[in-house]
Parts: sequence; structure tokens; C-alpha cells
Amino acid sequence: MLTTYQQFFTKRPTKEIAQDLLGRMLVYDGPKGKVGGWIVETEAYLGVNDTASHAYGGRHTNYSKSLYGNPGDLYIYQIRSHYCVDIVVQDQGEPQGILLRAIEPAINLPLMKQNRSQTGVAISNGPGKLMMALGVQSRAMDGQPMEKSPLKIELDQRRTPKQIAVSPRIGVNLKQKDGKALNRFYVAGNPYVSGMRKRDSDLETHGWR
DNA sequence: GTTGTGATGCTCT
DNA sequence: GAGCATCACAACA
Repeated sequence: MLTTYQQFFTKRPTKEIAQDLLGRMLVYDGPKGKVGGWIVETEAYLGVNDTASHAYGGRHTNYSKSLYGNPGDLYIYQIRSHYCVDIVVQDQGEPQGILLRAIEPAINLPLMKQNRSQTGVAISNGPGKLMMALGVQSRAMDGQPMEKSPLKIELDQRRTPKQIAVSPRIGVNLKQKDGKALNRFYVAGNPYVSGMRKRDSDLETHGWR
């Protein structure tokens, strides 16, 4: 039996959920205080048939087993000394996920600055950077249902993007079948989107309606 | 402002 | 021992 919260993360295409997450509030109620921000960039990973997915070809290891869990579970993994977070989507056993790639800081910016030792957009304009900004530097919450975890998406708090932009995913192997698939979504013009160039940012509205 | 490159920690083969 | 769903900084314009 799925909760209402879990149902948000299943029963419709992963790419649709990924776009629906843009503008939602990501919060972490951690030991140093509560921090959070608006999600401005996501990527969809489509499971066993997606060459860029950790579950490609049905790969099922101890490391990535959380992907096979319930919708709304956290999948936290480490890559090159950095931590990233996925939201598990689709029903249990269907290993699809949505990578949260960037947030616009909204709650407790001073603490995020301190966590990052950086200023400006560099605080959270990338998947590893946003986790550092929140203060999550371990896999302890891997596999937990977000609903019961200190790291969660507040579905009832949201802003509306003026326009959603689409592109190939970042950092995946371009030579493989899905290397250039258009599975990355972001708030057009938001300066905190990874790789966003200054001349393409909308500094008035940050791309929100 | 933009581009290139080296450091990085851990898992799986 | 390879291969990463990355980041920071130096170099160039």
C-alpha cells in the first residue's frame, strides 16, 4: 500500500515526474540546522534499458540496490569523492530514478555558504555541490523513504518555472546508445542551473513565473 | 567569461 | 585495475 506521498513518484512517466519536481522545495533538517532550496535541475534515468543508468541491463549490486526500492526512496551514491542524490521512482523492482542536479538556495543561506566555502551560484549549481551545501557527506540515508527522512522534498511548497528547458544529460558516456537522450530538465534562465552561462541567466526573475 | 586538466574515493570485474 | 550520473582551479581570451 503506497502513501499519497509515494504515489507522486509512480504511475506516470519518469520524465514527466522529473519535470514536475522543478520548483519544489528540497529540505534537509540536519544537525547544524534546517537548510533547503528550490529544485532547478533534474535528470531522468530510465532503468534497465537506459545505457546511462546504474541499473542498465538489470545490474543489481549491493551498491545500487536502493534503486530497486519503493517510489520516493532516496538513492545516495558517491562518485569521485562527491555525494549525489536520486529519488527512486516507479514501483518497487522497477529501477528508475531522478537525479537532483541543482537547487536555488532558499533556507539558511549562511549555513550553506559555510558548508561550501564558496559564494554565489557555485554554492549549489551541481549535484555534488548541492549535497555539500546541505551538509550531507555520507550514504547514511541511502535507501530511506524520503517521507520519514530528514532529507526530503516538500511537495506542497513550489514555484512555477516560466519555461522548462531540455538537453542531453551531463557527464554520461556520449558514445553509448542513450548518451544524447534528452533526459535533462531545468528551469530556463535560472542562474543556479549547472553550467548556466551568465548571459543566458535571467537575473530579474531567475526563470520563475 | 570560457576552456582544459588533474585530483579524487570507492565499487565491481 | 578500470571506470565512473564530479569539482576546482589555472590558463587563456
